[in-house]
Amino acid sequence: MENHNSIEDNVLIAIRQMIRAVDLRSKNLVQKCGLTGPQLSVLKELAKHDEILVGNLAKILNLSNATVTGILDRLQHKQMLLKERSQQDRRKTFVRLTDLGRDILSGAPSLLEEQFVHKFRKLQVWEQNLILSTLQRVATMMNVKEIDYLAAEVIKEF
Amino acid sequence: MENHNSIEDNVLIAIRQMIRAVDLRSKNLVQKCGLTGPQLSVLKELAKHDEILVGNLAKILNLSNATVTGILDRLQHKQMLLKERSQQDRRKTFVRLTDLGRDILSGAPSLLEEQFVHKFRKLQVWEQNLILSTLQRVATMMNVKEIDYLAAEVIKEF
DNA sequence: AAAATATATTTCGTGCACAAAATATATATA
DNA sequence: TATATATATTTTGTGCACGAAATATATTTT
Repeated sequence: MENHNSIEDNVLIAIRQMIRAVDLRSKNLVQKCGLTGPQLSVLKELAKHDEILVGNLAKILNLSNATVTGILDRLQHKQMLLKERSQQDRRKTFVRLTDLGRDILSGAPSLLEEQFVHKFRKLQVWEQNLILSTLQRVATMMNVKEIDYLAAEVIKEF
Repeated sequence: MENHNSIEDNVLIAIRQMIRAVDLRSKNLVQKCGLTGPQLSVLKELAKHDEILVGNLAKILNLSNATVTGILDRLQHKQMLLKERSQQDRRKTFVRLTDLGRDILSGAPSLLEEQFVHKFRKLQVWEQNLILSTLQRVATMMNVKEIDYLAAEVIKEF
């Protein structure tokens, strides 16, 4: 009946709290702009490219193709993007933002809670960097393959 | 077309990597012991109590009642727990582990990757604590309500 | 006692997230 | 040319995760 949490248990608890915060933010975004967190991430990435392949998008965002396909379907349904089969290689599908997508994106709030961003920006730069490097270190220790992504790899697909 | 990520963007990327690692671990656990991460968390918590209310379980695990109900359904289907309506107050439902549930739990692997645990344990204690406190700090900054849970609150329900 | 309010849980609907299988196409090999 | 292999995407099936609504019960107020 004792509640003896090891330090690793507490690490996991803290990570779970972050996961929950990201999820709650995503649900909150739906109220604010009609887009979920993952949808907003996809739009943001699309805005960086004139057009991009589904698979490259998945690599950049560190998500499976299946997941990205689902998100793209919902965004396409909302008229925020277009999909177009490549003429050269009909296995490939290019995705591009519509003007509507670009408009909505420009008015959309930040993926992180404003409150977090505000608190974070008040920290000293060295402290911000210490936090970032600790998070990156933990992520790496958790055996997450680095986002094995180079701009060159994507660009050569065009 | 530039790839200018702010430090906050990178914070979010690191958090996403952790989220993904936790999810992949969960899927890996299914192969190893037939239980997902959330299911294992629930079993672990159940093992700490003779019996516990659904709602208290949700509070401790920082999940919604709806989510916990789903997990409990799947575990009950696997014969790992029992649910019983309280006689005093028939709105309340007590949950308790079966012997099977306790057995499976005792043979189950850690929620965190063995590799992570191994690397983490090799660190100096002060370093472990620094990592933990940074994670907790970020979680707090992300406006996650602390697990507003006191043992007394649960015990008084009995 | 009846109505209003509060509490506990479940159901419903939506959206990720994945692996594995299916589909479609392209390229290399026989 | 036919067959095998590789590549790109979508479909299918499972399991979280949530809020809102529904259900059931208990308690308080009128």
